[in-house]
Amino acid sequence: MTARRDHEAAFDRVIELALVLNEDMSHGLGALGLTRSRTEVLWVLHHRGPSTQRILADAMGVSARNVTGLVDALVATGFVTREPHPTDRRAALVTLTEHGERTTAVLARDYAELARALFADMPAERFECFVAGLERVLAELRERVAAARG
Amino acid sequence: MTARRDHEAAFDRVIELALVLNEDMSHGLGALGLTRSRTEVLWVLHHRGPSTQRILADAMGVSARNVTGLVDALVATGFVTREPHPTDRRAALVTLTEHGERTTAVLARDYAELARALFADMPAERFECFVAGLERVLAELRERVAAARG
DNA sequence: TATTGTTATACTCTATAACTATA
DNA sequence: TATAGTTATAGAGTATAACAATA
Repeated sequence: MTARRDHEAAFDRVIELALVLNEDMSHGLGALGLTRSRTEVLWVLHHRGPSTQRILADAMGVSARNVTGLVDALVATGFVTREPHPTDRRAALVTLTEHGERTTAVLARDYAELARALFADMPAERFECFVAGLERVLAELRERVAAARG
Repeated sequence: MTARRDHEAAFDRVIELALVLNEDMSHGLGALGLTRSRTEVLWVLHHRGPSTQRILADAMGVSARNVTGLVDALVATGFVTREPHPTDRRAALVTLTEHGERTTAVLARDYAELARALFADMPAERFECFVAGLERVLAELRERVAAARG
């Protein structure tokens, strides 16, 4: 059955896509003095503004302890500040520094640029078809993950 | 410009695909008593047969020290054996145990089954178009990674 | 001399559990 | 009583450097 082999070959490509994408992104981060996890913290702050560590932990799906360590590292390297929360004295408020803001701006710009590089030259018809297939595959995978968790 | 926003939205999906795929695969591995890195070792052995640690390190793009630790763990959990190399007394030969063979067989089957689940219901036309788009995106990303390394 | 793999050391990400301070 | 965050402890992956045994 050729279809079966085609399906596996296509899946190989999907896996490779995930790997290559990961490698490409990690590369740029190293140059900025960041790791993937620390960047995720910055990304949440970029989108949601100053946040408590609890919010960061929930947004990232990670333990509170883990966030403590990530924020420690980001404070030490000047990307964020950790300050007392103005109204809840148990909580800390994590805020991007100016350096952090500049960095997330660069990340956002690079992200948009990569999206453009990947798709700008693609004929509209193929682009739409690709996105449709992507949605389909994503939906299937999301369902599997949800089932595994539920 | 709507195209620009569409490109970013599509790229968002690609990123999500990588994340969800990662999560789905990691889930099953935990149940088998494996991690991603250890599974990668098994996968190389499955495809290339008994191998020295040097070969494993090169195939995985990882340090020799790292492979020592991964193989230690896989030996301790009964997936592989580490034996003296028959002709080169410096080297160790890593081989799948019967348990390791059964495990890689299961992984291969699950892999094929997931590929089927993702694509079997997709109309041939859309499938082809999706694969074409995928190849395009992959080619672009491979080039970027190669450029970053070179 | 070059290569294989190990020991030594260190950093990052991650988790759970116990604890403090506050709500 | 419940929540926010830290300290304590542990395990996994990763790297470089120094070293042993062998090629």
